[in-house]
Amino acid sequence: MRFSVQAEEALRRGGRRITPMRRALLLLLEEKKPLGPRELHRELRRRGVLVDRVSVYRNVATLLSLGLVHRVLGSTAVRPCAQRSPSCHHAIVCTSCGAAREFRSGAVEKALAALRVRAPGFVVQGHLLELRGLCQRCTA
Amino acid sequence: MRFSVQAEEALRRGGRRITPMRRALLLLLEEKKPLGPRELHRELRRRGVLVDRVSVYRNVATLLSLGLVHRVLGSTAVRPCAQRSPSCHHAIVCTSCGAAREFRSGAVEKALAALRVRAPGFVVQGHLLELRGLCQRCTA
DNA sequence: GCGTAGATGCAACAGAGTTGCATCTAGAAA
DNA sequence: TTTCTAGATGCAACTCTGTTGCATCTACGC
Ligand SMILES: [Mn+2]
Ligand SMILES: [Mn+2]
Ligand SMILES: [Zn+2]
Ligand SMILES: [Zn+2]
Repeated sequence: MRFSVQAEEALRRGGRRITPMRRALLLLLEEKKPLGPRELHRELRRRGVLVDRVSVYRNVATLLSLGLVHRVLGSTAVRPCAQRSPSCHHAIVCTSCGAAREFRSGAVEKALAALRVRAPGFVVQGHLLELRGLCQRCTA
Repeated sequence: MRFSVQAEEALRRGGRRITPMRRALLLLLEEKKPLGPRELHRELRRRGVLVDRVSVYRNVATLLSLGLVHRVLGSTAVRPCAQRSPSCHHAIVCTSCGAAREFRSGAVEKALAALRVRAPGFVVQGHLLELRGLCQRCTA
């Protein structure tokens, strides 16, 4: 199902409202490239949605708190969460154009689960993992 | 070998100088807890090293560019690089006290290498991986 | 249509990091 | 030891990002 539709449902379920700005924001996020609050703000204005910076920040925070988007590691950009299931999933981000894509890998999950057991003096709770690479467009 | 000694050698090799502030900075970094530029600045001042914020920023940048420290994911804090070899190594960070430790895992390296092959439309170049957990002190 | 919880706009603020430039000094060479 | 200079530091001003408080507005359930 389309991200923006799912997201609107989740917002409703969470007692939040569907406003024109939120609709526009969700559509923007649906595109392949993760954007940070400032970029989202600029893009929205460019598209005629004359919204305040502060509101963009607040809406990004809302989407993050509902788990509808994830932050790209090492930046403030956010990307839609594709896998609605609560299971483990990771992303690969294009180092050239910034495009991101979520994926799952049993092998990686297994390796990380194994680490969880024989950790070097630590009790493992979780992890951050993100791949870097070149998307199809940027490879060609 | 001690981190600060290795680091001084690397600085010399890179044509950089060993200043009182750099010595103090390297000693600070040697402690288990990663700190960001502002925290490093505060700590240095507390210890009587009356240095300017800007210089701390510049020195952190220098150490990063020489690969002597790594940033903790999702923060500006840096931690010493323990494995001087160019091989793959990762860190685990205590969610309670912030202590960090580098480690290696053949299993994880293998799983990531495998991913590299059958990536979903991407040409994989690298990855970011960091574990989160509780260190020995914080577990007890 | 109402009423209200939730959303937005506006203005002021806070914090992190950067830049330019003058001055200083670590370390090498004489 | 003295001299020289590339590299390091201090200082001040600035930019950029994100936050807070409060008044106003509106989505949406009734
Ligand atoms: Mn996800
Ligand atoms: Mn390292
Ligand atoms: Zn790309
Ligand atoms: Zn700890």
